[in-house]
Amino acid sequence: MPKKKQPETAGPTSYDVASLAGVSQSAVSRAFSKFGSVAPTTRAKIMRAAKQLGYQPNAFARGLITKKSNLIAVIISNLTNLNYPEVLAELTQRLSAEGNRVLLFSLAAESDVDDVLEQVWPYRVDGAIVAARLHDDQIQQFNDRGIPVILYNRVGDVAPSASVCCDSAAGERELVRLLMAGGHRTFGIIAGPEDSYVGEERLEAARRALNQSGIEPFFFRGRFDYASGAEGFHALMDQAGGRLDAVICTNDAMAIGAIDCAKSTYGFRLPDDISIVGFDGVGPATWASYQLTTIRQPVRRMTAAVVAMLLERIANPGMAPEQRLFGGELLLGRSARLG
Amino acid sequence: MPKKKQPETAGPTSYDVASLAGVSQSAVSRAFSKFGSVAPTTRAKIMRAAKQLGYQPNAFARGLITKKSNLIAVIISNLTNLNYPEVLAELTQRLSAEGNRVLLFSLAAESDVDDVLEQVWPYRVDGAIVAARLHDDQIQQFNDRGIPVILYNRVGDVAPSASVCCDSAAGERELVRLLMAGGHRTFGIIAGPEDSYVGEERLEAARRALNQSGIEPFFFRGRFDYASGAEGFHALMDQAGGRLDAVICTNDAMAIGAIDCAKSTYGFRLPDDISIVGFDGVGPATWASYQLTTIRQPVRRMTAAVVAMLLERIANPGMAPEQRLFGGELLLGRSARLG
DNA sequence: ACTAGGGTTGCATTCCAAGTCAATTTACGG
DNA sequence: CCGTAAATTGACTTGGAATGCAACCCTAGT
Repeated sequence: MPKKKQPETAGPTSYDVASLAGVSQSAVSRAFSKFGSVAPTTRAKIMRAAKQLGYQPNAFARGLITKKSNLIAVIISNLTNLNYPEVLAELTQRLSAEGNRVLLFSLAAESDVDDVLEQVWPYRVDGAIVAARLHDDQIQQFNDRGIPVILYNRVGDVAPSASVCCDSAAGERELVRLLMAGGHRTFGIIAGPEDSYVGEERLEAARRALNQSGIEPFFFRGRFDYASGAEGFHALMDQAGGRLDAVICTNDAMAIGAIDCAKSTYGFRLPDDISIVGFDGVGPATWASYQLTTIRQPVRRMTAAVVAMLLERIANPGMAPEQRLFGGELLLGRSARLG
Repeated sequence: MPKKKQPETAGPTSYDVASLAGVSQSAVSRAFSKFGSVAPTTRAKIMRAAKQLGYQPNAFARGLITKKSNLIAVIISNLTNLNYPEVLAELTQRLSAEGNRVLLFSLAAESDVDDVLEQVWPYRVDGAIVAARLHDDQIQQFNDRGIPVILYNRVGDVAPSASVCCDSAAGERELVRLLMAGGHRTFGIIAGPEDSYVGEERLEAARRALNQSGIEPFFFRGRFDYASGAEGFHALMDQAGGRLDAVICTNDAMAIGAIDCAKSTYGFRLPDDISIVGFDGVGPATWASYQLTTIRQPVRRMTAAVVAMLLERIANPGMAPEQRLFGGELLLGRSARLG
């Protein structure tokens, strides 16, 4: 296939529109920018010509000179987390409504963050939303470049960064309190992978709440997925010699796996034989087969907050980092006997 | 807040690197482009200077002159479809591995497509992957601009376009055949919304297969979600006066809703009292509470094909549209009694 | 009629990296 | 040590839109 030198795909430029409309290129530029001063009649002429040619301003040329890309990097670790699709859909739509576009990065492994950042820089994004583990030096790279970042459901390791989180600790404390009130005394915890921020936070909160009541729970480390929930339930039952009152799972996917295991393998009925609780409030939690008792993250409010905070920080670069913590809503299912 | 005129956020440019390394800007450019001819020692000097300054080539300036953005638009109608998160994760990672970035667009309503397209054009994307309903004139707009598009799980209304699909018809035919062999004679179908391409395709295929055996199924139109699956099951039971052998749902989410309804409301046991099948092979299909019999879309192979086709078409703009149809894999659960 | 003032408009320049082309250096055979 | 081909290098131009500035228009006040 011979390589053409012709500007084959060269779309119409502002000059093309200008000459068709009989004005200068500057006029076209002003007609397409929000605050340009153009006479209404001129603008109309320009718009007509633009439509005729199918002209749309080139975002690259524009970004080059204005130093604004209208791009927001969204970095998410594992999209298969049942909670993220909803988050992502909300984010894209909200950002879109504000005139921003989403540049999506999804990590296969947490360790890929550095590679991803290298991919982010060339696009001069106006801001970033990160739902993946960032080290302080990685956050610092954003700061150095003057790119506002909002962490979603995590906070910086050391230095404070802007973030929006669901209050894991409060949620777990409430669950423990209610389970205790329901008379449970022997507990198991199925935790997420160690490299998950929320996972560890929930684990710590649950464990501490139990310890304060003098309870040392049995423990299993899962992977935040269905299969490891089931594995975990088996493992905890083994550890407890079959005497287990309640299982706290640090997310819903594992809780659902645990419920299925409890029902199908052990023939348990919930909440009579055992109580199982989760965290997140994902769609399947309310399905009739599970009716999970869990803490629902206020996804809509959280995403709205992320977008608002980010745009605010983009507008005012100097702002001090703000951290917003949203309380979760108790979802009363039938998977647990509470007090 | 006083507006600064200073180039506050101005990152280092190739000129900065050039002067620090004691070479010309061209040299820096060549050092960063794949086929530039630079002496190894010069390249090393440049890279050292670049690292010191934290320099990354500006994708906008590069795109402006090369007319390649390395951006791929991914347009998805509703991310909350249980099937799409996996698709999206696969797509981003595969595209990323090939040096492309994903510009994500998610539609709140199908009718928003035109708005979204307006948002796409300025970024001069190299290609697009569309899992949303596109009209022929919308596809034509991509063609006019010389932007390759691949449709995911749908084909063009009239004009042929490149596409990657899972074979709905074959899948539904197989399900019907197996259900018939299992002795079922009274059927219900729970379909998706009318504006879903795959939904209608599956519906037609299932209906035709049944008609060919002289069966006229009861029918309910759902919305592809859990709730409408349950509603549908109720409705079909009403229509059939309680005598229903099998229910075909055009996706898994509705099948799961139907199963829960059958179990909890009617006290049915599957597959003894009734058979329910779905389509997609999403994660929850294999959960112990459902063990859905369904057709699993080969998501990995399909996404790999999409990416390969798209990159191929970007490299060779003239290619005739190709359509690839992937057979689904029968997932034998326990929600249906088959022959 | 004359001028001040505001609103429009065009010219020329700017943003940054890549490609062109000619100049320069290097490598190597004779 | 020279000639020539090959490799390397830099000055300059390009791409498309935004913007400072100066020139211009028109209106309204006197």
